[in-house]
Amino acid sequence: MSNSQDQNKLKTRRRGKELEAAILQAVREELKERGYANLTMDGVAERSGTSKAVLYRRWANRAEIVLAAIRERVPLPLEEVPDYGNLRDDVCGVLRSMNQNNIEVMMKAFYGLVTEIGAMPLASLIFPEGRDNRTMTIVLQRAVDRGEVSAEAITPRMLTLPADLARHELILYNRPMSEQTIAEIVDEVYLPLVIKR
Amino acid sequence: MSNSQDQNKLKTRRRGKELEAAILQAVREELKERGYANLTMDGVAERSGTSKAVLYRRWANRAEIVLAAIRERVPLPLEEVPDYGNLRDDVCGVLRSMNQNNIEVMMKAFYGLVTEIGAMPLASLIFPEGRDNRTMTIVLQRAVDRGEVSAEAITPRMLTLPADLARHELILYNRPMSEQTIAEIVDEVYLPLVIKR
DNA sequence: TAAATAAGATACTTTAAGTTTCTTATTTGC
DNA sequence: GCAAATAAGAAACTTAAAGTATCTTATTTA
Repeated sequence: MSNSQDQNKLKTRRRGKELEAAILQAVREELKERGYANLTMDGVAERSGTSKAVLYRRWANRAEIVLAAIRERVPLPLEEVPDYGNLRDDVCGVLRSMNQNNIEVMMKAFYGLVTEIGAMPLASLIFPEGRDNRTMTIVLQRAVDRGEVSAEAITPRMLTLPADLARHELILYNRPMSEQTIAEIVDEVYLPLVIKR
Repeated sequence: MSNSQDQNKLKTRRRGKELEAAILQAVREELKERGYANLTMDGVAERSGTSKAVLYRRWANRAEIVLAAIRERVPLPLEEVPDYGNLRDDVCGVLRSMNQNNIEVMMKAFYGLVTEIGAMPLASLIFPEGRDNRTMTIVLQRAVDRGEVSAEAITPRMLTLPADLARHELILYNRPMSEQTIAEIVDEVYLPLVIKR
């Protein structure tokens, strides 16, 4: 099944970063298949073809290993932000991209992590190095250049508003947003606030 | 310490609803002191002066008993919604009331519950019987009567928007909102969308 | 007041976290 | 190329807590 298993009895003993990467990959697979509550250290050890001792040499406990497995993936690629030629479609595109990815899986893991690492607020898990407004800055700057939006309209709140509402929706309902919801956020809330009139 | 303990060796054996209420109270106290991850059935049994068998006769597992303990409190009192004479202050009041209560404790419990009751989205825990828009309906209707808002402005999204943003804030940062945040939500986002002009 | 019911105590099983110890493969430094 | 150091892997162990089962005893109800 998982190629992380096959590699193992046949090949040589893995070490260092290679081994670590295989383990964290196994954590993500277990997370996806079984969810945080049913993820076991024995399961991770077996899937990654190693032993629990190896896991505990690197991470202090279950929460830490899951945190590491998620963090490795979090540095969201800030790939080219597509330009649809108008603010409305650009923002809809940003929200649609939030539907993608493994947001459901991630959210489930986050819940478990917040429970076990009591002190840590969700924000520091979702945004390990502070909130990233770069995408929306690009999108809004384009809109200013096109004359759709006036520069003064770009406030911190306006950089995060659509994504905040989308995230709220994803967290609450734990499923991708409908096109109708996306349209509602953009047309009924966001555009009336930022579009020049 | 907890008076749920004292009542017990001295007094008669409790039964039915009285016993149940004492148990759920003990769950809430454990939740507050130890958090969901460290709440144990033995701990609850001891604190409520009963035994685990009694707990398992009523609830199937840990998640169920915590859910019951929280639900008992959730039916938020729809007490008189205070009328400050203008929409801005009314909405600020609603958001401030969300800062109150045991939202932090509740949120922590919700995280744990979502993790264990995998299928259940947060929304069905926070709003067991659907979202309650009554408070905002009252507040907005008043604003219409005052002439601050036109009736067409009252859409479903406008009933939930300020609370959605506030909840997002509470979930993400797990601490009460600052007055500045409340003002930002109301003045920069909400009022410009609904106030007649 | 006897029978039925539910509370409370206690011991048990099982699962999984986390630890310890030992063996063996791989690397590194000479 | 070889010896010493290092890290991987296997397996047995301890502990904590969930959940179960059994028994005794208080309280209710008919």
